Amino acid sequence: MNARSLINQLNPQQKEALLHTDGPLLILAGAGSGKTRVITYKYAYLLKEKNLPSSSIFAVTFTNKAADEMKSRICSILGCELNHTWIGTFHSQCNRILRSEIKALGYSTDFVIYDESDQHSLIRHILKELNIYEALYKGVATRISNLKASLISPEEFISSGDSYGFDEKLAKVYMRYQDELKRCNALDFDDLIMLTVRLFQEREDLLKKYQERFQYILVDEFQDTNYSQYMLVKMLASGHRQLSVVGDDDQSIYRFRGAEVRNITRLEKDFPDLKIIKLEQNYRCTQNILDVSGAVIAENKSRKQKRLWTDRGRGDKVCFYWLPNEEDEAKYIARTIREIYLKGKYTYRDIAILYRINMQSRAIEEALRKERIPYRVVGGIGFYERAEVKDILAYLRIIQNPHDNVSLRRIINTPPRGIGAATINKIEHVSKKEGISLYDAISDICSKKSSSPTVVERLRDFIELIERLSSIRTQPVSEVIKEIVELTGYAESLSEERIQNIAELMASAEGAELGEFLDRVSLITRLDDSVEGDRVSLMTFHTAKGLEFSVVFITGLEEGLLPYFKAFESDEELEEERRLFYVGMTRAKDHLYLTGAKKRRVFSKLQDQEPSRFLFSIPKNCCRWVEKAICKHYQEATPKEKPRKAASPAFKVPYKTGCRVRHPKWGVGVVRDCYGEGEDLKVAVNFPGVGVKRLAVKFAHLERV
DNA sequence: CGAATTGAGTTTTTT
DNA sequence: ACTCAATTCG
Repeated sequence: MNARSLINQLNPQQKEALLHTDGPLLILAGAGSGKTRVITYKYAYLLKEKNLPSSSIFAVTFTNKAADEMKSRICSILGCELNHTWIGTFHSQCNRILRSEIKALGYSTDFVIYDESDQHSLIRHILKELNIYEALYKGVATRISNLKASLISPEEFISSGDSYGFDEKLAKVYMRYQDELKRCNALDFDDLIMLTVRLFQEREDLLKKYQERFQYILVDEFQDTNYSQYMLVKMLASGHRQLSVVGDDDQSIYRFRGAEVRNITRLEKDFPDLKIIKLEQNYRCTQNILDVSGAVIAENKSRKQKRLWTDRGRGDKVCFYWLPNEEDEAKYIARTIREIYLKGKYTYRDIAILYRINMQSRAIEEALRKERIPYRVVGGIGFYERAEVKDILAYLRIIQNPHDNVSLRRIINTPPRGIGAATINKIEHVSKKEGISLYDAISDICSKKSSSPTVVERLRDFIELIERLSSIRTQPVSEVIKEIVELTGYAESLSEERIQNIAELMASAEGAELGEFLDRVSLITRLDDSVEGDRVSLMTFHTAKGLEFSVVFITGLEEGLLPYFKAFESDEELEEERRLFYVGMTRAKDHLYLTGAKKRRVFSKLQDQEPSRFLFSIPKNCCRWVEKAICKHYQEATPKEKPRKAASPAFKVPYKTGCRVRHPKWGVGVVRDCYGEGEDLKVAVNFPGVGVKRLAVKFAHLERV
């Protein structure tokens, strides 16, 4: 595709955003305004028209998935392969820089990346050691994470003066934590950014090098950057001053992990010649959906004014359904999806169900299963969070870097090899006394035989195991995993399912080399990018960001759930909850359903719920409020009663799901569904090679086979 | 040292 | 209600 035709596909504002390539640019892109299109086209334009090599464009996306999509979109626009790109998340880009430069900060280049649970176990360990109530580890972890996101080092935190009370303790923990990470040659997620910034602060020559290398900087989802990420962008962009950031303050939903919408104002201050372009034409939603979501978000005080509009037409009214309890809510959704599906305009993959917290998916999943509606839960329990997978990864990391104490603690006695608490204490003690890693402490105990013969022998066995595995580290990872499982007998006490997970891990490692594999795994969140299959998508609002669906269900519109009760105290957090709702609603292209339940199980108690306050900002004429005492025909349809068969033999279901029929045109197919009565009796039939057809029995001339 | 039982805490959102 | 961890018993 040439540049002309690229430009012609854009509206005037988008065009302007694409063509503005000299100097800093902020694109305020409302929901559904085609920002992804602008950013990918711009990338292509920079390559084609401005003749920038792809290695000189630094493009940041919010997720790895978004990065992959961006790459493949650009490829298909340009009709060519892209190599040597710098397209990725902040974390992966920083990782890449640090892998070649981190020596300057005194770390070694084969550092491991600690994920949240590694971080947690390390902090717990430190708390235990410092005699601080261990259950606080989560709060401590967030505090430390926020400090790092604000580029505050332990030293600075201590000297900041207000570190009395608990903060004094926190400072100690932070200090120890950072120290311990370095000892383990490990970086946590926040370090990846913080240390890159520090690298550039301390080494002007390196900053220069990268400033020169990156002639253009593109940042997507700018509203969700934290301070350290902002600093990184600012530093890199200060050279050529060619920078485009895309964002929407109304869609900022990651405040809890340090994102600051303020970065938008910071940008205006730091780049006085900043050009601002608003994208206000929405290509996604119907007018009704836009009106409803617009009315809700308008309640937020701190936001930039904008007028989203669409030429898509009014569309259907948005409805809010208030149901007696969560089961009914789920059942109602499942039933409605079935109806939508049978009408034939949409298929399952066009439909999404969104919720505030993952836990809500349970009831919904159950209802969908009962209705035999295929679904997939996006996000949820991460593959890489499963114990068996983490264990194997811990082995791999020890092979790569034996000083990784966190991983070592994890596997030293997994599977059980007779190294118990007493022995581990001893190892910890030696490690501390000698100032060496746990692994070296074990070696020390072995060589000095400073423990009972049985213990020494067990420890020696362990060292030998790791060394043996280490000797094959250059082989493909899948081979190494196989060897781990065999040498340790790991799979012996495992369920079939867990063994399956390990097999899956091996499969995902296919062809990779150890270091590269560990890198990839630590920065990835979910493996289930299997969009294949015609299935309804279930996910949280957060996960839904950036996606769109023809039909969207927003569930749990109740006080305490949306807004979440933790946000009640602060106006800022309430505004974030409102944005969350806004993001959810604006995922919908054609149909938006809002639901809530009057009674809901919270923990193990049944709670009375109030409808969400957000509903009251919606103008009456935009949204129908429906209170359902659970529709009668829903009850009839529960499998228990089967009223159809018993009550009216005349209307017995003539075409059962699964039976085969012949159609004059499409041949033999399998009945997937049967609905309606009498004259209106309809069937959905799957004809091989043709697909699912919905037919009125009256006209279709079906023949049983 | 390991298995089993009890007990506590847990449920925001994610790179 | 359910999971994970600490404690206790064998």
